[in-house]
Amino acid sequence: MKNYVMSAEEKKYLKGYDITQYARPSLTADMAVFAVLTEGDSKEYRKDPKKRLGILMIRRGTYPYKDCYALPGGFARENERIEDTAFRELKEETSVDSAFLEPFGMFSRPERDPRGWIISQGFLALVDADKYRVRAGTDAWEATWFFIDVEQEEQNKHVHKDKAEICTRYRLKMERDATKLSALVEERRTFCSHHESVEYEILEDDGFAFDHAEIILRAYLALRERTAQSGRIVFDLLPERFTLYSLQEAHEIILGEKLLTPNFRRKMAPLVIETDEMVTGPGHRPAKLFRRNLEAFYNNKGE
Amino acid sequence: MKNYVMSAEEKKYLKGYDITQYARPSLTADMAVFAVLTEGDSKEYRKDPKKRLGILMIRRGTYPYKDCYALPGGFARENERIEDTAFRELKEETSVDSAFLEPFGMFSRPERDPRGWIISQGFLALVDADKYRVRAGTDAWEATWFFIDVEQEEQNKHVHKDKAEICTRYRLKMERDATKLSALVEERRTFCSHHESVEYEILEDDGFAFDHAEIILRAYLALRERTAQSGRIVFDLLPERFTLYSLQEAHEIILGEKLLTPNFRRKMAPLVIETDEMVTGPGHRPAKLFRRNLEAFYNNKGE
DNA sequence: ACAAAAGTGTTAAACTTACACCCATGC
DNA sequence: GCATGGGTGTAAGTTTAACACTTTTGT
Repeated sequence: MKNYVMSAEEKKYLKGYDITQYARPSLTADMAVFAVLTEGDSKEYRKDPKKRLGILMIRRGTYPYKDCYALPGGFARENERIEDTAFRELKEETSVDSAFLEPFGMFSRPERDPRGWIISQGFLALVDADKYRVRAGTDAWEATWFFIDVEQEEQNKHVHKDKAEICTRYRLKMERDATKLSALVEERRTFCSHHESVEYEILEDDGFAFDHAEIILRAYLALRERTAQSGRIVFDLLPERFTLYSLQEAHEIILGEKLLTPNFRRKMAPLVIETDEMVTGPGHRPAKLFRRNLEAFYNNKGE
Repeated sequence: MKNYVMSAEEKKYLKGYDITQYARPSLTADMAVFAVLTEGDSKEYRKDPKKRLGILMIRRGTYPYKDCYALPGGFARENERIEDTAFRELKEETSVDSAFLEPFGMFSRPERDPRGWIISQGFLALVDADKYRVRAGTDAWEATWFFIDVEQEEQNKHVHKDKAEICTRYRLKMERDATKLSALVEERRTFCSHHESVEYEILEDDGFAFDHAEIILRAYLALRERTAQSGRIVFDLLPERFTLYSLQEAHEIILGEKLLTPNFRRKMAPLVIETDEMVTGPGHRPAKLFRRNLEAFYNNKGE
């Protein structure tokens, strides 16, 4: 209920207002949908199958960037918010109707789309891979999981008196069966007269559509940062009931480092509730299943 | 240097591509420019003048929302990124050419602008108030500082079995001389089958244009959160040389609570370098001036 | 003298880190 | 038996929070 009441004069003004007087961009939402995937079956009888981080990609059936791989996404409609666009597209493409979905960046470089001025809001989405069903690939639609790996290749620091520039190069590698995609993206962090700014540039690109190599990298970095900060978003990659080890595995995959189990469990303790269900693994002791402690979440416990 | 090479067929396709086939929104950048302002002069001979958080507003000279107050901002141009739009507008309106500037949210609610489909990228900007010069107010332009206060009015928790909703109402009060603006904004945090989502709704609005009451509130909350997390952005509100007390004051103003000086100093110690300059205040011991330790910033010390 | 702000030291509590150790299972 | 993951305890180190206290200045 807003107190503002429109005058007759204002209504008249609005009627005469021509919105096309300014150039307008097309608006899209692109989603980086992450999941924890199982890589093949465990050959060794005792070992659990290896898990890796996966991201959902679509093979483009039309120009531009025909046969390249792009993030799932689509154009915004006039009567929805951009969040609704993302949610609608996610549902259409993954049949998942409940997922973590959060904007992480706006991409508006003039040259990013050869069709013209098209800007994109990037969304970070996390789903439980088991819950997700792949939509059968039609012509234009072939949504598939890729394994994703990001490595920091090198870092250069140029420091002057009142200015510093930190350049970091990230190698982005993705694969699915025999299909391999690769890109090299440079992050430039500039500290000039004590203000920080960040820019990204795609240096090499093999197989990605548009500027999606950059979007994917930034989505990955956002995921990693959010995980390092609070770890609460990692739950969205798991089913409702999970073992503490699978939670730890997810953390390790995202952070790219091994964690110490006892410490990890202490940290997670306030965020989970023990259930009386158990799950058995091959060749080792059965594990308790846990579920989230919703209360801790909304009370911001264990930040 | 991208490896992708365009085929003749693709070029042909692009020539025939009609970008107007999808409805397009207009795109604007709106900036919440914050600064620490001095409220009047200190009457009491010993006391330093009181400082408050200020935000830059523009009085609208044209419809819609004529005579209401809006955030500075403007339409994006076709050959710039949205960050460039923000920077250009900030420069035009404040003459500041170096400032902290960071996107914090996209606003795309269908009804947000009576002129039609106009979406806005919100930017958080921090400037040193002393460096800033107010542009003389022309007809359409009257940029002025408002004091801003945000209070949490009430909080309701509705908890069901697998769903929780936390509603928080924020009272936004702004003032400049005799002009007072006020709004009540509700934040609804929903935890549904363990996914979190946030929505905002303007419940009362007195004097703000468009949905700017919501944008301002969210900018303020973003500023507060960033400050609580790392405190590094607060430096952008200060001149290059500053006293530790003024830094603490800025923190206190943003966080809305008193901090303990010894602890605060220990925390800031790695981020600052002592200079040999001093500054004298009325009726108390002179203070050392400090400057930032750039190195600590880009090495991510003292997170 | 004295109030205001500048600045230092000291302690207990809380959290993090690293490591050592035992348990249960299927082959 | 034994490798693998499940699970607990404990001690050292670091960080945070709270408080007490001294210094310097202009009126």
